[in-house]
Amino acid sequence: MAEKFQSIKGFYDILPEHTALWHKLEDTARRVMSLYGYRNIRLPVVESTDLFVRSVGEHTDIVEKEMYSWVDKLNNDKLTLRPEGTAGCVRAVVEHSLTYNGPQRLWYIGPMFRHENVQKGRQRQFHQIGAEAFGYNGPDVDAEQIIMLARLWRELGLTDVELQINTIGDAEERAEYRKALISYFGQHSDLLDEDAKRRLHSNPLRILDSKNPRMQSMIEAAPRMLDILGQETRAHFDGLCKLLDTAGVAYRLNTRLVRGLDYYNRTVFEWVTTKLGSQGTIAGGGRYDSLVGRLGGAATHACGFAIGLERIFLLMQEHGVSASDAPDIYLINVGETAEKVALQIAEQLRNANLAVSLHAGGGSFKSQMKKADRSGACYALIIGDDEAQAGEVTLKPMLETGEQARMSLQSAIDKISGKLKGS
RNA sequence: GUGGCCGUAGCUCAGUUGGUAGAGCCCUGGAUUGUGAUUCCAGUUGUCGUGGGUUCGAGCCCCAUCGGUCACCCCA
Repeated sequence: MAEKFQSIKGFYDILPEHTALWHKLEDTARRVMSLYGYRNIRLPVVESTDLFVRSVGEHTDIVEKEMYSWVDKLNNDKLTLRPEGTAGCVRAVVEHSLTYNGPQRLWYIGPMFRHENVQKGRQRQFHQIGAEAFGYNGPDVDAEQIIMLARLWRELGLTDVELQINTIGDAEERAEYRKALISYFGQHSDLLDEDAKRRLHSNPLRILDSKNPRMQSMIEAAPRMLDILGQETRAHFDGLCKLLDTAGVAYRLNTRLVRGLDYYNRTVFEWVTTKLGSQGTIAGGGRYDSLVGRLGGAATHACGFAIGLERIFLLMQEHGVSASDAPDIYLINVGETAEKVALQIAEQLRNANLAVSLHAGGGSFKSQMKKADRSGACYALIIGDDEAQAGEVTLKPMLETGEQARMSLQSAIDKISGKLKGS
């Protein structure tokens, strides 16, 4: 026997039994995006390594140890499989001057790649849907994106999710906050763990969201960004809160929410759940007003988020959301004449937009009925030699009455008889 | 990178101080010669993750290794 291969760790197959639910997730998201006027943009999976170093940040875990990066053998280009979507989206906006004629609302979907250790809700190739709005500086767009997500959860049937929001101020405020934190954590250096010590000067804000129980009470008492905020950023945040109140979207203020990518400023938010083990964040985002400028574009306000689709998928399963890709009709045919007639009828039914599984491979009537049952089809359409000669078909409902709603008997008969002469 | 748990049939798993590899589900056929999903009967399914070692004998004990999973970390 030849050696078998298996998928690379963290790169997994999505099998047919799960794709119907994936389609439901993707189709719903697509629709919600368009309900809010967001337009789809399709972006490459490979970008220049420097793009991520400059946007995500040199001292983030993503850049320091999680990127799939390599040097192209042919021309020595430094390339990277995208670990997230915002950088490429901003690159495209700048490259094509998409905001030249005014603001833009964009969304994208696709695989992202991070070389992390796998666990529940975390793979090395995973999928995100992201949305980005460019050229809006008020909190109305921040609110819009959060409200859009609330609608998405509603339409997907997810109830067990919580919104956390915070503001991390603008660059100068954050610099001041940083100093305050370094000074505070420096005074409590005896309590800091190794990670915290390492971050004390590279990224002290990250110490705030440490889960280390030994540091909790000390972190609780740390200086708060809210107390340092200037008038403008405070007004921006208050504005967001009021809009969320108006929209009836509940939120929890989490002053320790900071996010791990360097480009954020002002608003940051996460939607979290407790149903997925330790990887509870199902979507996260915020404002990044300086990134477009930092990537060579004209200064442009921006705000966006990303949704982790694997986690949404798991959560949908957790909530008992289901989806079916079963055919409308399983077409049973026994005998040579019936086989020919069935082929033609199947095509006519497909013309009427009915999904038809035409039985192939022969077999007894009984075994074909079993296959019809297992296919999950609403109806079996039966053509034996008797029917073939009489120019008739037999239609048999296959599901319990409750499920029959998927396609009522009468509408099925209408559709079929409308298409089938002499049946 | 670190740690816990787990690798036996396509799937879920049992397997007694070490003594010839099992069950359920699934699949195929039959009971029912033109009506599935219930029930009954019969049948197929294996490098016991891999490589060494101990032993008369290893699914079981020892060593190594690979894989899975959950968690730390980090994020979606």
